[in-house]
Amino acid sequence: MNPLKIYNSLLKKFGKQNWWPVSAKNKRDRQFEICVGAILTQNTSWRQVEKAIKNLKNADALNENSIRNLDAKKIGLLIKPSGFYNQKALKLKNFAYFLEKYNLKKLENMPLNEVRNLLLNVKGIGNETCNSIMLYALNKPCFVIDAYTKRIFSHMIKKELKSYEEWQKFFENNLPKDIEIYKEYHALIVELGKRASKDKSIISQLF
DNA sequence: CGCCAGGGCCTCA
DNA sequence: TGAGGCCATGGC
Repeated sequence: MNPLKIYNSLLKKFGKQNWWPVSAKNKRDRQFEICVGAILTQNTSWRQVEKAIKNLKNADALNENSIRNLDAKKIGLLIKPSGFYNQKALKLKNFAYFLEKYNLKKLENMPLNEVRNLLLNVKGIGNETCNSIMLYALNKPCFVIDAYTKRIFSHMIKKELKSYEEWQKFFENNLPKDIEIYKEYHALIVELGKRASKDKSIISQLF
């Protein structure tokens, strides 16, 4: 089982995915939008997240200050399409308050493990959301593991990987330490997972 | 109609 | 530490 080989065949089959999709223009706004998207997409399809983000934008609320100042009820209403909206409204506020202390520029310049510990201490940010923010918003070499990854790879990896970190390290130890590959690979796995739910044979075609 | 999405928290062993 | 319940909308 060679992860890089699989990456190349996925890339060839599906083409570049160019994650993370964002609409904001300047860098900090784009980073913030990625973080918001990472929280909103928890166990939710991206289509629904796009609606929620559009609502936030139309309400001029897709920024740290608005998230901090609006009450959770109001935010919940805006992000309703993304599901779990009461919880996610609180998560967004937790994160926005966290950024008051450690802003995106500061986080970007901190060592990877330090940022990871800080993010994981924010209530509402777990392993996957944390890694997505690290990789796609802060540009740090941190491989994202999601449910698709475990589902697709669990039966063809020899040793049994249990914890999130074991999964993450398996990929990081068997791939070149290349941020672009990390970004593209996770996106390709998600694409594979989506297609596999419609057509099971697509996985066996690849390996 | 039931299943499931680009998870995470809390509780209880 | 790990399994199970809970959060909730919308596509198919």
